[in-house]
Amino acid sequence: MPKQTFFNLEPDKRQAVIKAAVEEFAQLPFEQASLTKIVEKCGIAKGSMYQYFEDKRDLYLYVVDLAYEQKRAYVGKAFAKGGDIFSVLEEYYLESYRFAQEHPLFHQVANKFWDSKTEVLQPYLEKGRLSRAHDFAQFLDDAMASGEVNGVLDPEAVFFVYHAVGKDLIDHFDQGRNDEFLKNVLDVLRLGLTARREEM
Amino acid sequence: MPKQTFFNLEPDKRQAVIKAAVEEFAQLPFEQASLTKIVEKCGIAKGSMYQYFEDKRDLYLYVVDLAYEQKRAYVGKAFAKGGDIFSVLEEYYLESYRFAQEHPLFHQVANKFWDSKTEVLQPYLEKGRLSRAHDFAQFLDDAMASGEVNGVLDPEAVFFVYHAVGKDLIDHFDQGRNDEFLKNVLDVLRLGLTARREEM
DNA sequence: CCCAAATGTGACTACCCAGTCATCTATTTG
DNA sequence: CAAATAGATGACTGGGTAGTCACATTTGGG
Repeated sequence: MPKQTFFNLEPDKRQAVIKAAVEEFAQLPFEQASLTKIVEKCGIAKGSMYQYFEDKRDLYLYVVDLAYEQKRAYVGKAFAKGGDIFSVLEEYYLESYRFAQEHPLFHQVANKFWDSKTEVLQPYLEKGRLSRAHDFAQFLDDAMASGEVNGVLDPEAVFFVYHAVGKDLIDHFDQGRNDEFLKNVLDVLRLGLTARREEM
Repeated sequence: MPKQTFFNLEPDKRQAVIKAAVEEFAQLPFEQASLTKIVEKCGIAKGSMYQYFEDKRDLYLYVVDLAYEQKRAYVGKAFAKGGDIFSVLEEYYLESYRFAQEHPLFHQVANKFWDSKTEVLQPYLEKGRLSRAHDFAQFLDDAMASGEVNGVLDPEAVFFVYHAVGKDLIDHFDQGRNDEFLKNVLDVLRLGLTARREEM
């Protein structure tokens, strides 16, 4: 958490710090991002940064939080709409895709977070993973109970597959995948590879 | 490519260099791995390393190649056995899993390679990705032509899903996922989420 | 045995980094 | 107005890195 001093700053200055930090952390993962470059970019002294934040990690987690706040505000609608599990998931990934296009920097910050390899960030990664797994498990249980989802599948394996594909999809949003491709990927997950003899 | 000098080395010394490099690159991604630590670990002078290799990247790519050579030798059997696409894939991931357990260092080196973010490695990553995509495409085309795989699916999307899940599976081999879980994940991909009304 | 070529060496360069702290400046308060 | 508090500063510390190079040592051929 930033120190009070940071919130006492004139908004312009505060925004300049945030902007520089977001740009740096969008470009490089935590380990390679440079605090020195951030302070140079926003024109404050190195020491000042330590009046505002405890350390590099503190600044980083604040910026990641900001990025996720933006994303939640954007993507939350998908779950609100309701419908069957497949339309909710499709809506969710479509919203994520649009978010990545409209707010590429926040998207990159949020997404790079999950690639962090540093020891100091592992507890935060673990916390995030667990909370997501929990949300999805709830969602999936309901869909299995209602017969929407094939009951012979292992819920943990389903989560694993969705997590892996979702992460990779979102990773590649930068590189011009379009809505059509997204739908095709979701079709693969929905239908499975085995040819179906039944009507659809 | 290593310089000739490297191959002129007494095998013991050469192996010591390889061992130290494999250990370092198994632990840390290219960007964070330290050449200095490698030379300290194997007890040669910093300058000697530059008699053997062009630079850090040269050493790294050599080690990654070694790791993949080991893996190919281990996993190649899966494709040789033949059978339908699902049994080949299952065999492939089972072999990968066993490889990860028996040769954890090589496994980690090979796998971390795909996380590399540095500019200097991008061409090599791209080359690797394309060659894998090509192999899989061939394989998938055949399975679609023969009706094994649902023909309504987009082959590119199928590759995308398998690539994402395969990468994540292999990532988590370290953390005690067992054969049973692997089969459950492959079931999700094979059957899809939608409940099936047909006989199986 | 000698000399030239090949190989080994580690101190050194030039760079990067996060974080500190004594000192300066501005603002607030009594 | 003065004292006290809060904020700003950037040179500095101590650490890390990849890569270099003048010199030392080993080796093999004549």
